[in-house]
Amino acid sequence: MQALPVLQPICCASDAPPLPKAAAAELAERFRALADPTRVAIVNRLSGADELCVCDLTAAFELSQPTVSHHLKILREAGLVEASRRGTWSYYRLVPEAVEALRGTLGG
Amino acid sequence: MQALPVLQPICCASDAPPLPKAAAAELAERFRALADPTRVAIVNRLSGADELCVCDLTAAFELSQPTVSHHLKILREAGLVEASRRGTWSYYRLVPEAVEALRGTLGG
DNA sequence: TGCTTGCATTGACATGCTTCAATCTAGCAA
DNA sequence: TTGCTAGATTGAAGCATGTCAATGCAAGCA
Repeated sequence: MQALPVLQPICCASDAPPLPKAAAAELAERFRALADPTRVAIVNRLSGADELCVCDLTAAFELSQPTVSHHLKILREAGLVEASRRGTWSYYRLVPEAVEALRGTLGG
Repeated sequence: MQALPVLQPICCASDAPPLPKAAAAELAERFRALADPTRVAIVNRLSGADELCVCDLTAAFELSQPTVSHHLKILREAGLVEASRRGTWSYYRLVPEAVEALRGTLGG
């Protein structure tokens, strides 16, 4: 999430400078992380709690555990979420700076 | 773009309320409109100009005209962009409120 | 009337995505 | 050790998406 000056209105604000190809691809990749209802809901849930284990999320979404794990991986790779194992459990939490950075790309 | 109180941090801000299923789906649909490098680049180009015709965009992206037309349709259906025909040309422009609304869903 | 230009639509193909069952790996407790 | 539980990974099926060639359509010009 660090390669772009994302806190600048680099994409979609009025009079933003033309985006190089790689930057557009990187931005699209981050938006794609939120391009699924389950992942939006996961991020939303995490924003309302300090952290949640996978079991909580699996219970919340009527989806199989592998499916939830898959979505969490995508969010992790996008940098929007981070995990830490404690014992048998994996706890996921939001990365507020990443959300804020993505927000910044939309202007303001 | 009007069905959600999108200027509120309904999705991804700290302590946002739990999202109903339909709201998550609607949000995901809007993010999906930006989940492609070409569409990010189109929105970016439009943010730097009052309006552009399809021919300008087709020339800018090394893609076939039908492909550009396809992406513009997706952006139009997401409400991020609007078109008007004048003569033989279709001119596209950004809908800044829509971008700002999407931005609002990411908190702030 | 025809011809050309700008754009939208259709159809087809290849790729990618979402999902789950099955399997695998760690950690914990007998 | 054995067994159990929480998650991650793999493989496969079905659906969605990005792309282009071909076609359609409307506006302008001859």
